[in-house]
Amino acid sequence: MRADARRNYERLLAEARTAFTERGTDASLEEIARRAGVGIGTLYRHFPHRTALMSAVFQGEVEALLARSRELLAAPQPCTALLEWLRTIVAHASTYRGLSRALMAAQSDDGSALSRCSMPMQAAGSKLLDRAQRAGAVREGVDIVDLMQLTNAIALAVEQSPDDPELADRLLALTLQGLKARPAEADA
Amino acid sequence: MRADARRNYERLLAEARTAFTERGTDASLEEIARRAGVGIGTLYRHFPHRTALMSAVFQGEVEALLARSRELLAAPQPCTALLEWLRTIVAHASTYRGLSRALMAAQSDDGSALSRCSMPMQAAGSKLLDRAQRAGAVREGVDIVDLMQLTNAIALAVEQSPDDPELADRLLALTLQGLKARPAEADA
DNA sequence: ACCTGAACACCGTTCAAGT
DNA sequence: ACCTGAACACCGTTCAAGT
Repeated sequence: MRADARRNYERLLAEARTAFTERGTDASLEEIARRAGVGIGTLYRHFPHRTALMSAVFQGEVEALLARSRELLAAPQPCTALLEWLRTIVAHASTYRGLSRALMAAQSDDGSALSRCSMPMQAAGSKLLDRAQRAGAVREGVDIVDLMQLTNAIALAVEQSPDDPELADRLLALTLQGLKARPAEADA
Repeated sequence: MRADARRNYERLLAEARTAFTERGTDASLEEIARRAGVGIGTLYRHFPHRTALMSAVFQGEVEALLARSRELLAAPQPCTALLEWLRTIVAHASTYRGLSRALMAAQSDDGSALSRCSMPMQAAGSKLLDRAQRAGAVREGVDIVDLMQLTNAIALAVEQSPDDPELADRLLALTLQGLKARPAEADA
């Protein structure tokens, strides 16, 4: 890549990151280009779809998230560790309004740039889920894909209720603790 | 209201209903006005915000949903009835792409037209939840507001994955059955 | 090879002019 | 009292012209 092209790429990425943080992933592409000091055509050249821009931003953060998952895999309490991982995902998604929605949509669209980003995230979650199940803290028959979708859905609910900072914790607790008092028992 | 004004109101409402069904609640307001055979200004006169239009459409369906909740309140199995109610909500929301998102947002905005619509829905859910709790099928300490938010969040996830028709059932089951094998027990 | 920005299409919203 | 639709602002996307 030519030196000026690379510089433009980096500038666009940096401006996209701040714009997505401040205004959500629906932020105006024209404004991102303008703030990066390039023409709108240059933005489209480097990032043909909005999703391309989103996944480039997201990818820059996946490594840090994965590092956190490795820490949690060594934590003493498997179930608490899993909960903490889901909390991390929700907290991260809250930084980029609109990201969780895109991630949910990407899950049913293999091969998309965003779904490639979320694959290692899913693998990390899978390890934490497995460990909690082996420890007997979480019942069998729970699919990591479903759990991620539900987590993203919770992130979306949290996005929608900015004035209730504890909603995330309550909904995750609801998910994890479950509604049934005695899961094995038949309906009352 | 003048006769022609009322007719315009009804036409706009009918077109909004079909547009929201076909294209989601982000449907173009200009198109709705055009298909209703009125000027765009007339739409804004009758429905000052998009939310006004949405809640008018929604309100027209609340009665039928409430009737269903009364049926379920008489069903033999309290927990199954509650699950069925949540399923009904998700299924309805899936008919209007974008509605569940608006409902989640409305929950933290008392007094909005949409939140007035969802209050009786919440009351209906509360009765079903209470009954399941009194029967011992659902643990105490579950808030109906949280449960509704989670249900709307699930509806949103389902919206995002149109090619996985069973996702709703799986996520609702996940919510209801819960993750913990033995809820009362400490972490493993 | 890459960049620019005018051009086109589309939408939301307001408001002066009409009946 | 109500309706109309032009007008304005804004955004996404493409592409011919430039370097």
